[in-house]
Amino acid sequence: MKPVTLKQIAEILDISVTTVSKALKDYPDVSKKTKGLVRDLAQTLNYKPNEFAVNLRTKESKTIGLIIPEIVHHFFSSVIKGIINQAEKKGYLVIILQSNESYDLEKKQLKLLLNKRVDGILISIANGTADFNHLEEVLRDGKPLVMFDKIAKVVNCSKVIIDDRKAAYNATQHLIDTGCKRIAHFRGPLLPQNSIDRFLGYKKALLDNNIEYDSSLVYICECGDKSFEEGKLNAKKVLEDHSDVDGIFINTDMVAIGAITAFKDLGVKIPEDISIVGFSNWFMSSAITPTLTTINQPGYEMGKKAFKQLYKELKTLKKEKHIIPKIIELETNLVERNTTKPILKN
Amino acid sequence: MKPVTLKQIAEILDISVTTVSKALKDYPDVSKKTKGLVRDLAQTLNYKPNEFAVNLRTKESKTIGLIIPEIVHHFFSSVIKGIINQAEKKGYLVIILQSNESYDLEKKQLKLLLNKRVDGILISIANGTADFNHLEEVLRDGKPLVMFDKIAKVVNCSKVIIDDRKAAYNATQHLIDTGCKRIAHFRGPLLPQNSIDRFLGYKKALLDNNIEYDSSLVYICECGDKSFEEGKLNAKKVLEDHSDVDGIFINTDMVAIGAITAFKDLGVKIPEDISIVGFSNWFMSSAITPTLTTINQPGYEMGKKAFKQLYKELKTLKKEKHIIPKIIELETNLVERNTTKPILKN
DNA sequence: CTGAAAGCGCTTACAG
DNA sequence: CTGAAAGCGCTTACAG
Repeated sequence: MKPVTLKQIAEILDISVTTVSKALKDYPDVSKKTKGLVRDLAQTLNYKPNEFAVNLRTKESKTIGLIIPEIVHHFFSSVIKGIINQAEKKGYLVIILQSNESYDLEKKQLKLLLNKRVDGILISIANGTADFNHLEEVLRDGKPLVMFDKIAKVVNCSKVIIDDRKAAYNATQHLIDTGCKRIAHFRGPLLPQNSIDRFLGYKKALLDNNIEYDSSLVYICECGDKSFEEGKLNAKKVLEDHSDVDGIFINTDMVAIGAITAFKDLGVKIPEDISIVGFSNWFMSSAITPTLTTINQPGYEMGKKAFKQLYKELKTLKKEKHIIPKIIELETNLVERNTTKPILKN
Repeated sequence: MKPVTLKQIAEILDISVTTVSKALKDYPDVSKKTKGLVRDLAQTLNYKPNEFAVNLRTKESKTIGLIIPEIVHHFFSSVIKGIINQAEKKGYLVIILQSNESYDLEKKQLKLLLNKRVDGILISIANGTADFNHLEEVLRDGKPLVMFDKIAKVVNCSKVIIDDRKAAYNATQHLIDTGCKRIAHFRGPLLPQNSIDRFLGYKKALLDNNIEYDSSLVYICECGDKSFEEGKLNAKKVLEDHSDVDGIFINTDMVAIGAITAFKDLGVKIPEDISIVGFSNWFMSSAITPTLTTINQPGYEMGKKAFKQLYKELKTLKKEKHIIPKIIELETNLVERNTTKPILKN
């Protein structure tokens, strides 16, 4: 019941703890015979090195921390999967915390992880986060920090992102190319960089096509638990406010699916009356009727890349070298489905 | 850059390490003055106790391990959320691993966690797991183990479950009560206990209502990434094989939604031609048209209860008392929506 | 109220 | 090829 220690093995074999330790780690300066003896006994006794002692000596825990705004979310859970799969391959374990989009919680959790002495931190910041001192703190602690998806531009660490502005531009351009003239936008909250960038991409596409930007066509969604309901609600509002709208670029697929549901109930034909482009390529977007045209956002890939970058920095740090922050941008692409019309020939 | 230690604080204040340690932990036998001095300095130096050393002394890591078959899954991600929220409240951190429904991976990961010396383990076992020695090993190690949702009956540990058989019975009974006479079942894989239990509940409901059980009406789904597609496929098969089927009880909502999609494409009217009851009450089931009648399976609650039980056992163990395994059964309920007809009056 | 000392279980530089 | 010793940074029983 009580765990076996090196000392016990040493006593049984009547050799030193040093030799046992070396034998188990296959040091070249231990005889084959001794190694065999030690290994066999370790096996029979089911010896497991005490990680706490190892950590204390080596000053690393082979554990990283991950803070994410919301776990029950298809995009984020894909990212998590990418991270832990990759981490496991490299011998790292991942502690996961959920900030619930709250700045206070995020701050507290970051402290928790730092106290726990994880080797590095992966984070996607909360919508509520506008002050970044807690993130700088990680860097001051000398720990690698990699942000992904929801990042803070001003923090000088590595980041794995997509070009939200470009993706949104393409989404909007697609609506224009398929004949839409009066295009609304359901955007995300005001603070997070990606909902700002998606909004700016939308706006730029309009301007580049000589379509006047009308702020009354922009609707805000919190994009929390209620995304689906918000989509329904905003869909109804658009119809009331602007009977001439013929296309909508929507911040996330979940909201888009809410909107589609409402439009179907109200007898609005998609894409004939109103075309819709979503964002994220959640698998339900190919399941709903009509299937949703959307921007494919590679979650699993993003998680994988984020861990890989953190791992690189972990190794750089071990060599006592300086970390040079890197911005990694993943490609997105438009997936054409049935909520938009075919592209007009000209 | 290098972390501050108790020793450094002691040297600066010219007192002993012992006193510093005690002052920080608010021992009653340290003078107020000393306490103040120590705390202030600790604060300015941004002292953080070295958890590795603390772990080594206290023999606990305040960390638990969680193994789950699949993270990108609404039910499981809800469970995770319940677990980590509850754990955080009690000062525990959670390391999450994904078994990918593979026995080999699950076994390897369990070993990993045991080596890491987590204080306890929470697990939902893989579909591929038929041998339970790796689970017994946890118990032999003297570590608390709590299983949830997908459990192994023979392992003598605490379990948090729902009564799958009863829930499936109720689902099937509802189909019968709403007038269905020829009821098919899309079941899960052969091995896991819950898909067996759901099947048995289905069968029993038929028998209790004097409806003959016909094995050709039972279709198997892997219920992995392809659930949605499997639902579509099986829906088509049912129509080909049995034109007289008027109701289907389906193992999971995702598969059910696939089936609904296929039926709509094929012009089958739901619930007029075929009624459907799903399982899990995934939020999409209230978003799809028609909204899906289903069994509500409380994921978040299950996670919360599972951690609470583990926490209790952790405390029991600290008191050197023996753990008495407990089976905790959560209530499920049928959520009536539009894929079933109103209940017949008689 | 304060502190010297032992010890948690390992690793590794050093001596022989 | 083997081992004594120091040390990682803390906690706690014990002495004064």
